[in-house]
Amino acid sequence: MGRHTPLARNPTRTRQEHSQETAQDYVEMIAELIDTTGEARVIDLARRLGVTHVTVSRTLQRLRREGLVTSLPYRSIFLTAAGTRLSEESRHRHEIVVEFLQSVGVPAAVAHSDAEGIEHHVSRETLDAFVKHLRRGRAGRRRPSGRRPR
Amino acid sequence: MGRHTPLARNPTRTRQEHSQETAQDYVEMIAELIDTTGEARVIDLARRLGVTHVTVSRTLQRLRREGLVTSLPYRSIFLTAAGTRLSEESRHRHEIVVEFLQSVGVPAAVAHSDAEGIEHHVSRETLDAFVKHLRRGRAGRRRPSGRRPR
DNA sequence: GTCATAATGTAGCCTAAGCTACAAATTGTC
DNA sequence: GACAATTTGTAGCTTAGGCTACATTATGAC
Repeated sequence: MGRHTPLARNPTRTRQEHSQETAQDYVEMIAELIDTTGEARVIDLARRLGVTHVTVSRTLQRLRREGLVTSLPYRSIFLTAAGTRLSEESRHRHEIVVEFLQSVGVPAAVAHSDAEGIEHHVSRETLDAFVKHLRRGRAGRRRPSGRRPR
Repeated sequence: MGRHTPLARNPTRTRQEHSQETAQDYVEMIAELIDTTGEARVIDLARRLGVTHVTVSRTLQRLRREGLVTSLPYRSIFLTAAGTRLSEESRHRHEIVVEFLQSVGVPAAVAHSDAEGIEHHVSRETLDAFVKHLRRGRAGRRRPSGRRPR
């Protein structure tokens, strides 16, 4: 469809997906920084992401344009309502993936690191399957067939 | 380290990773096309990837440069030894991820589709965990504790 | 063999996300 | 308050991967 529109004003599927992943990583990290240190600054994001402040600065321009963050020059960064929502969804998904990976025997450190990449490619259905699997595992291991240990 | 070298001739980590994913997708699909239809052509790749032939054409330039494929103008595409190796590794990894997802209850169609993205972010350790999980599952379900049904 | 159609290539444009180098603002120390 | 250090911004370059429009080569039908 879009392939034949004369305007071609929107980036194509793959590109969109990729920049959406970046957006999620950023808002997640901004939320975490605000939570743990009180504020999110360009330099902190740059250090955590392993890129220069220039890259962060330019990506923030895009996120501002897309209404996910707000910030004034030389001041710290805030999430909009939309940004907060996205960060919470991302965090939730991230935690499930990490927990799930550990539940199938992936070492904690690796689980955290792999989840970074995997979380962006887990569909609704797969996430549900992960949750169910976690419930099953916990139920079976910790409270066998409803008996409460006392 | 690399961040301070004067040359900066190599794309940075994230960029490298991403273009490596693309390379894997391409060689995997080229191998599959050769297997099933006898040859891999630009137009087939374009259709399967949902992009224009121009994008494929340019990506193939890169893969040629990187020594993964060979092709002459207006002729079909071949994998080099390195390309074949990469395609086999990718295929192997892909199959494990698909099987694993299904084993935890993800519907087949979703498993295939999600595996496309997930496979690129599964580390060696996580892949091992998946394999072990599959073995456990199969062993437990099909031949419980060593007894052979007869 | 000619000629239309299909496939491939090339030119040139765009965005995202890297970078270095340099400029400007803020912050912290004395 | 002045000044050095840190942080942020801007200019301008690169590559990857999208695109359209147009040119060229192969292929298939007659």
